[in-house]
Amino acid sequence: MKGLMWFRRDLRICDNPALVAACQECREVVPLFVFDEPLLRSHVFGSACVGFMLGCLDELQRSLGDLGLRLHYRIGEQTEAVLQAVKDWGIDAVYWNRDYEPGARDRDRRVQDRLSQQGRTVKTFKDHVVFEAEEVRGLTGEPFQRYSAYRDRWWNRWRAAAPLMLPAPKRRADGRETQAPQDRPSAQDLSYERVPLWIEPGERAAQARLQWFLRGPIHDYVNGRNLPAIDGTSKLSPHFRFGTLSARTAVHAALATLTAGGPVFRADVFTWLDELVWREFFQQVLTAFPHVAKGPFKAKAGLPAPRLEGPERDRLFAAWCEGRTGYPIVDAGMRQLNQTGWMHNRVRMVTASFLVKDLRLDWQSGERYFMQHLMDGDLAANNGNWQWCASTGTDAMQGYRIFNPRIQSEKFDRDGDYIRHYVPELAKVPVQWIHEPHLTPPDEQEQADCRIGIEYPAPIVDHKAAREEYLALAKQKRTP
DNA sequence: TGAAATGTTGGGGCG
DNA sequence: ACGCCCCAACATTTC
Repeated sequence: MKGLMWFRRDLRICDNPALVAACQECREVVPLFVFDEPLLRSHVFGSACVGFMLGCLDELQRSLGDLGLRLHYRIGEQTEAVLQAVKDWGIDAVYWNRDYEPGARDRDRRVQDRLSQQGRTVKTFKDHVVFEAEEVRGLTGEPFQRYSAYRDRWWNRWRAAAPLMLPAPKRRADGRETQAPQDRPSAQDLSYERVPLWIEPGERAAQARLQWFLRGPIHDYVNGRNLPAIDGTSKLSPHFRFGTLSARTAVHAALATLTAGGPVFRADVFTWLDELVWREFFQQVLTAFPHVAKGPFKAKAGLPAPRLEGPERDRLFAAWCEGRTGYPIVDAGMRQLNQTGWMHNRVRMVTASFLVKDLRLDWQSGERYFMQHLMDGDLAANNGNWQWCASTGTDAMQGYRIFNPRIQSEKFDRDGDYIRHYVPELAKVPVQWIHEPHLTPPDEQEQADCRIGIEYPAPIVDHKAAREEYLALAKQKRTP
């Protein structure tokens, strides 16, 4: 039997269910990756994301080569490209790991239907999550809408039957390794820029980063994860996005640290695991409520409408995108995103809250901008977190969560190290003024080479006034 | 994984 | 010794 292994967001050899099955069941296995031309042309993702993906593919090609398999590339609309490849190569069975985004599910259903009509076998596998949506349900069988209930049930499932990890497939005797690997398209071929990658791509780098994280930072995660100036988080998000690391592997490895001896702090380890469960929660929300991809989880009465469209709106949005709002922690975050394709999670919340609550722009513009600039841009997680910040999501505390950028800054970047790194014009501003540089006395502004309104902007909105306006409008809408 | 306003308590200074 | 005020620290409520 001749099998096709269709790689999508599972760019790894280890613990890959579809790949293992294909290798076990087929005499010959052809691995395929399709560059989704319509999707790439739409520029939903940015150069950092595409560059990361290309790096992952290069390593996948090498490691498949070591197994005696040759990775093939096609460019085009995915459905047609896969069907054409199946026809060209005389494939009997097609293997892939499931994707839960609404668009991907429609596409996969089409591919599956067409292949079935042709009498070919299709086998799909759970891989991107530890538990799929249907596996974590309440007693009524309904999907959870509250994280806390979901988390409790998730851990019950884990204790009852933790999914096992699979070994990497054995080296094959197909003899394909003698063939030269197929050239892949470059970033330029796909009309993306080649940009420096601030997180190393590939399965090997993912494993190394995981091991590094589990030996060190995870044991001070409760505090360390909130400090954007230090390397205190796993930074594994792009790897989970592209499947260079499986969530199963990560959970097993983190739990193993609890029994491995050495300095171990349960609360820290479980706080990190909680983040993985959040990720699964948002996957579940997207699966069970696919409309969230297009709009609010709940059509909320009681939340102020975004500001009207127009030049004023465009000016505020551009200032947010480019990191010149006059709020240092917001600007540092946006510049980190623009420069590196990644933003610290604490700062993601601060910048998102600022867009929605202070500037009162629509959260979906922010969601789109993050997707275009994050190398870990993942529909489910990004959408879920934006809805959380915009108070349109599953969270109970509707509307009242408004971050104060100064307090967040003082609490989590006390010395201003993070701010100074990404907003260099503030480098010489004394720590006393670093969180509110517009209050710096004029002579100290001169000394620090940072004149407000010249080298660094004054705040584009007044937080206190914006907060009060937001709450007043919310109250007005709630009690008409 | 919010922040501000409001309420409560207890210690210290002071007359 | 006592009442009074102030304020910090903490808890609760409200937006």
